[in-house]
Amino acid sequence: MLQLQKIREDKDLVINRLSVRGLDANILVNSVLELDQKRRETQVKLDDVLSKRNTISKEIGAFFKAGNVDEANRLKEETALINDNADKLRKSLSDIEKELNDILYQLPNLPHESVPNGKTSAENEIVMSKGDIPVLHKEAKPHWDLAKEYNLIDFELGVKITGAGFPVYKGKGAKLQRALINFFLDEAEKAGYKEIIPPYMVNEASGYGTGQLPDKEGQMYYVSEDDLYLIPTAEVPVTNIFRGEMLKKEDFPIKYTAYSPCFRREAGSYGKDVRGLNRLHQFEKVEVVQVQHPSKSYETLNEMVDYVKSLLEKLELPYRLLKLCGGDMGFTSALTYDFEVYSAAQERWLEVSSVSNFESYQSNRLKLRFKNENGKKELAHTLNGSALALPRILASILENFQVEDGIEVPKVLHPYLSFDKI
RNA sequence: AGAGAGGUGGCCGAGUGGUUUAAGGCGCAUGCCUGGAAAGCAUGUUUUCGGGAGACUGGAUCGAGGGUUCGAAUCCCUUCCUCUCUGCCA
Repeated sequence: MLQLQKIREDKDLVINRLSVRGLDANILVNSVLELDQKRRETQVKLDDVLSKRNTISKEIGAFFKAGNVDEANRLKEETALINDNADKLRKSLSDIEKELNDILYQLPNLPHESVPNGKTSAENEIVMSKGDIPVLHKEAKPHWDLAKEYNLIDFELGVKITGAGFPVYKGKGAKLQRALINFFLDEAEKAGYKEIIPPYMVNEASGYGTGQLPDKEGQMYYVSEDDLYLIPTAEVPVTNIFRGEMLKKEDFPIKYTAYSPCFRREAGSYGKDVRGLNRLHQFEKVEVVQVQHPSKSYETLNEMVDYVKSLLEKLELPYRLLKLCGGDMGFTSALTYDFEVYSAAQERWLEVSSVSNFESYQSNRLKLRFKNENGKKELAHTLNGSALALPRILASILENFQVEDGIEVPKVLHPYLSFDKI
């Protein structure tokens, strides 16, 4: 969440930056400042009352010790009024704090100054594109038909076992998936990321830490019996490794990678968007996460973007890089780049990666700090990116690499497979 | 899952209702001493929200949340976690 300190210092800047998201934050920001003022005033009053009570309590103790019971009892009566007053102030302080917190939770991150204005994905800025769009033969098919023809993925079987959006990968389909996971993890390790296998369920505090909560109905599956959430991305458990940590400035940059299945409810999706592998309730992903010094986080964001580019180029997939506009950016992000690959039979771009700098938005919730050059505690910056999400990569490989008598496999995966053509 | 034991500052560890303002030790920081260091001595050292230009100063904080009391690390309730034993299981 946003730092209250920053809102106090320059509320116009905050309102101004949030308008890039198409959000008029005037009322919210002003109530934050009002509540903050009220909170401090109330706390001063409460502290004062409690201070008096502490003094009197000590006096009572001293009187009892001295055997002066009458005087002690007289003072006891005095505290009744004080405690009454303290209760009221405590109640109103906690009400104010709750209200203040609720509003702070409603405020999204401030977009970086380079984020373009805009409401929808149509206004995202295409930064670059690379790779030739393949020319397919006349009988070319979308991946869901190929998956059936070559017996790679069984969507109906997944419906039988679980429900829509939970496909079953079979034979060479499963092996190709596994090869991609290994390829991505090996590349990440070469790029300096430490591999992690995180828990696939997280508690409520972790959900709040990275910003998935409060908003639970939207995307996460919830196991009520144990009060746990299935992770929608490895970002959640991996970033929460650092919840409450105090780092040293020499620790930066911290680079972690993790493969995990991801579970998303995706309420409200329909139509061609959910066809085949395009949008699933369970999918595989390799994620990269970095924790960085605030002065270097944008350098790191660029490094991560370059890293994802290199993966797509090694896989020989045509891609384009988008800088998201304010309206399309996630709640917690300050700047997000999306990668899309071209899936030649569907003739559409599919998002396969999202790389974001959250600046201190997550670390403020996580209480992820470090001792800076002056020995002061300061919030670290967190970043993450998909590297990469599997299903749409698989979809575009199947579609783009199909030839008349089968499906070829990107060369870079050959060492990971016992076959080089399906 | 059942029974028992436990959770106190950066770490160890004392503390069963009021000089605890959390003893003592280790570690760390600063100073004295020294040619320099060690030892020794002295001072400081949980975290966090406030007030104050500052020197200073108020509140909260002993796993977490409630309660009893004028007053709670200490008593009561709830809950989480760790350890030991038993059971179950890949």
